[in-house]
Amino acid sequence: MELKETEKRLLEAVSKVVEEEGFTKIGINRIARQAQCDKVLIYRYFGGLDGLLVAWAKRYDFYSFAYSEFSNQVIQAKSSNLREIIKKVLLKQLEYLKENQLMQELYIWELSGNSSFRVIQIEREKSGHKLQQELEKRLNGQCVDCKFYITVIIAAINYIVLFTRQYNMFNGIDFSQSETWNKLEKIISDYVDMFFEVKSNVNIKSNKQ
Amino acid sequence: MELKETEKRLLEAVSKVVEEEGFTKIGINRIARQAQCDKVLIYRYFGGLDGLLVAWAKRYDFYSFAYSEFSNQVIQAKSSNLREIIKKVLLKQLEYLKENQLMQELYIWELSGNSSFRVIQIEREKSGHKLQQELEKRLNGQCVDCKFYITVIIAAINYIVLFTRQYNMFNGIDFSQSETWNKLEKIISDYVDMFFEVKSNVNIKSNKQ
DNA sequence: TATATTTGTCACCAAATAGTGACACAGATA
DNA sequence: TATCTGTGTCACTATTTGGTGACAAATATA
Repeated sequence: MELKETEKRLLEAVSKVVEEEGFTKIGINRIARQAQCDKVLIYRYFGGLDGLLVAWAKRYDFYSFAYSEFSNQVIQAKSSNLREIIKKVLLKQLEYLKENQLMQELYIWELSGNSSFRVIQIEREKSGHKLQQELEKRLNGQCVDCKFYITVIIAAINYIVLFTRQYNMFNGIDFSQSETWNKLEKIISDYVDMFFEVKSNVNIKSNKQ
Repeated sequence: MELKETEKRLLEAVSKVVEEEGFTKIGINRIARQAQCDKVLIYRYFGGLDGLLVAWAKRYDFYSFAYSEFSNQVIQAKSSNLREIIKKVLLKQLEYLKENQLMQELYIWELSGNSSFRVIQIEREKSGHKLQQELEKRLNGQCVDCKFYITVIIAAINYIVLFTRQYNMFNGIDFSQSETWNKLEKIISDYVDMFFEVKSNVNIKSNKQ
């Protein structure tokens, strides 16, 4: 189904307001002003602010987009070197989030517990779960706790990006320097190597590689 | 200098509003209502909302409190088993943040980029840096990248706690179950073991232990 | 042609927001 | 006694917020 001109304008207005003022400032009036249309149309077309936000998140669909990109990498790649795939996926997540300001706002919004996003969260979780399952299939029980190890890294990536968006220093480290980010990538890569080696040594003695 | 009765009431009102409604709802009127005093007193005593918030954060001083507790553990402990100290510090951070709802709100507030908290952030960073330096002194160049490895774990802890405050599932893992948290503790502990072993093997061949 | 329905404009509401000026009353100081 | 200063109350502004009902024009349908 095609979107009306005004609906598109409203959805774009959401992006603009979020980009310019952050998610805290979001409101019916503010968005209507940005879209240069009457706020009553938000109620008519989307049933209110919550409906508009859900429609917005679904349309731009950051979550699925991000995860599907990762999934593709996982699925396409030959299962030969799973370790490298995981590294790629994690570093891609870092790069993607770091560059995508709108997605950062969305993540913080999500953390702040806005009720509108419960619905979105379920969708997001599905995408995430699909990726996890795909990974697990490949791992084939090799690395039982992989899921956890990876999740910890993803959480770290998210937090560091969100935090350093506002502040240069985190935990005594200066993230305003690009070398720090290179270092971080190396650390992530190292961590993957570590749990891969430790775990695979324990669980399957010797591997093909 | 002693605090006036009304000033105390105002500071406590901030805590209550944050606890009950989260940081997004904070405002002059809302706080004055909670403290049952006139909002004009906020302007008189603190120069406005920002001043009040800064005073609040300084008084309750979560950051320094948390970090000083950690520092004490690091300083008191004999340097014999540094690895265990780091584990303790990290697990303590997890436990502390998980239990302290007010601190969670503060962290999210911080992430959201409220301008009032730039000042606080500098104080916080000092405490964090002190701990890092203490650690580095003990490490004595043994583990060059320790700082980074630890920072990644801390970031992960923060994100997971903040996220699961709102949602049960993160990345396909169900954090509503207490076993999951036990597992997480184990994973963190494992990670510390990993980078300790890998790094110390590389950098100093054989260790006392 | 006549009748609905969609699409949008406008005026209004009650409530909440941040912020200010005036004033009343206390206790301390001259 | 008279004055000054800290403390608090009250009333008022202007703006913004979310939300609703009435109405005009355009479009589609009969």
